[in-house]
Amino acid sequence: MRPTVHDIAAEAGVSLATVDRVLNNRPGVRSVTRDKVERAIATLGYVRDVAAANLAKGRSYPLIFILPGGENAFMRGLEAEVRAAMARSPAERTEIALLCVPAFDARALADALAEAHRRRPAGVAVVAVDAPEVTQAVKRLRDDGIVVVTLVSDLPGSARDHFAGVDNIAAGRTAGNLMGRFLRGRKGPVAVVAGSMLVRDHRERLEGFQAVIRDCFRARQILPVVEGQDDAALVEKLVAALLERHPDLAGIYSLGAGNRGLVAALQQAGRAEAVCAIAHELTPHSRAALLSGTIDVLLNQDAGHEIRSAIRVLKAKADGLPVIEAQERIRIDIFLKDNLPNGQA
Amino acid sequence: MRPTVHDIAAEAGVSLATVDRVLNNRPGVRSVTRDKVERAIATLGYVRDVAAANLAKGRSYPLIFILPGGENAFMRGLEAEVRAAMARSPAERTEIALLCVPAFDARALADALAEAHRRRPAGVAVVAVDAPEVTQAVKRLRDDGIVVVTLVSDLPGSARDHFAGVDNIAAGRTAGNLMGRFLRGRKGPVAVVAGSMLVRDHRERLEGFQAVIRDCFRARQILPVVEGQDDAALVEKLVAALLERHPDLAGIYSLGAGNRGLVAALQQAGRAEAVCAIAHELTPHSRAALLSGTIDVLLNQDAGHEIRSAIRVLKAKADGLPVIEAQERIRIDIFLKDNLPNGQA
DNA sequence: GAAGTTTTGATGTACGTAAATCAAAAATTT
DNA sequence: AAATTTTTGATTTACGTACATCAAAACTTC
Repeated sequence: MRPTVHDIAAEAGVSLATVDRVLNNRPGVRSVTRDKVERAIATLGYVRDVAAANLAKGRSYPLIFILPGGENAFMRGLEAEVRAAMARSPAERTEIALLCVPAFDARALADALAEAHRRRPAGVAVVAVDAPEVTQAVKRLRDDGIVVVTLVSDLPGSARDHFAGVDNIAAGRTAGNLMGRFLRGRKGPVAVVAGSMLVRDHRERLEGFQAVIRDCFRARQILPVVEGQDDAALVEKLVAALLERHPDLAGIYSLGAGNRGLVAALQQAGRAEAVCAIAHELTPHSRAALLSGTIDVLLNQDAGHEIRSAIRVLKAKADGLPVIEAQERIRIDIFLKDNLPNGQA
Repeated sequence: MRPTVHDIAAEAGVSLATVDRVLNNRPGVRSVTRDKVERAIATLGYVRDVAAANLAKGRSYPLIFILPGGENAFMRGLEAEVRAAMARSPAERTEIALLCVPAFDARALADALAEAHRRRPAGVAVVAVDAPEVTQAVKRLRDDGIVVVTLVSDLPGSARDHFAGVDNIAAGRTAGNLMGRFLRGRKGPVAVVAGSMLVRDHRERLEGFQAVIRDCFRARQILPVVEGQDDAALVEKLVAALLERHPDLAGIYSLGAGNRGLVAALQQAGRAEAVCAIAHELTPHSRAALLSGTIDVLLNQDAGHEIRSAIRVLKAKADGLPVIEAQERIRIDIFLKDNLPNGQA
């Protein structure tokens, strides 16, 4: 049987109350006594029963999620996962609130963070926009002991406790590597369509993609990046223009959202087969495009995993517990039409 | 506040004892009364506090993991993850035992399952060998209410409760798709090296690979599969022979273990660059080979995720609880040298 | 060594559920 | 309607921890 506080009290030759004082570092214990107890804990290998402790404490975890609004299918998928987590709340002792803010708007995001601060939750998860006012708002949360996890797009150099998202430089590199190999022997430049250079994840994907093409596929020209604001209509216009201007375009890397526009433009121009398209995020539309061959590869981050991971980390950090790093690493899914999962999205 | 059994008793106008009888379907409740209670549960949205219930029950989960022995690096990785789970046991209320059996030996595996049966655990996780005596042994476990999860290699048509592993047909198809695209414009046949056709996962990978090459890359010849028994020395001999016999060999798909042999043979023959190699499982050796360019793509299943998933499912099924399917889907990692995770393996 | 302060012990209640016991009430059978 | 069986209620203990209270003991300090 695993040892309990009673066993420790016996082993250390002190009372239960003293063990309790040590465990919850309450005042009024001489350091000699504290040592005795800590030695007993070590020799017996005592681990606090978190479930029992939470039960006794009646602990719950008020959490706030802040996501960009708009029609971005991936973000709406994230939102759906947050709502699924809300439904599980009673079983997980969480109380989750959801805030939506305009996309790519640092000011609005900072305001939302301030609002979150006012509500004094145990933790906040936020899809970050990389801007000083956001960094500062995060710092203020941390200063009040509120755990902050960035989601999807990170805010390095800020005080955030954890990033729940993929390595976007690696994602960009992966896209570059696959694009380079798939186009072996074919001529023509490749284009990059981003959402906005204001968010870190897009900047990092671009950086990784460019680095690999530059270093490993030197002959391949990369056209200047175009920004589609994650908006399908705008993306369609931009891609159509690209296709017209570059009849020899060999590939397109779409590293943001709005892929409906990408697909529409490619099909409109009758270049769906000819142009190698690599895009991000599995949505109903992108899935269909992958299956039809318009999109060749989809890089994806599993929204469900990200949300569940964020919640696990928020709860653990709120309790000052360690997290299993390997378990919380969000992986880059690479989907070809052959390894698409059946379910959702 | 979330409702408790007391609230249900009040709402239903019955006593606590009756609520308890309904909740834990103990006998001695008229169906009218049972209905009243169930309606109260529904209207209040009561969810059992699993933590409190487990605490009260003093529940623990004795589990047995059965893995193949030998030097297979992936299996040793699995074992390491099982040991890591053992270390977490006190916090997770599990009591995990580990049994190792000779690889590809159905008789030995059936015996191990019988031994596991004798120990009467709550659940068993097993890397299956596809044979009738194994299927029967699994059935006997199930008949005694012991949960069975297959790990890595499945046993469909058996009574197992769940499979914790990747879709191996999809994995094979993915390898085929990538191989076909990477070799575009290059001539020459491709070879397949398996471990043994006795295990389902290898058969399925082969099937998927062949199907894609046959359907999408018709011109590409596939050489007859060779079986390396997941043994590096044997694999090296076989691959060396293949390379000698086929100077124009364009690619090799290694769908089993023993990749040290594959890499050695390729490098020995000076064909590391020329031949496109796709292999399975991230190990220190295969990682090095990927980084050096000898291996072009690694398909991987995360051993840590598989073990943790198996444990979650075993516990849930042992309690008759539902599992979050999407969370338990083990994904096929596709690693290029650009998206290798830093950590372990 | 008396007064004061700090440290420790003893004890009880609470969290939400499980499980058991015994008595009381209701339904069923005779 | 009495006897029997089934169903229900009331109450208690337990799980492992948190937290509070009050008294007793051990240290300081003068």
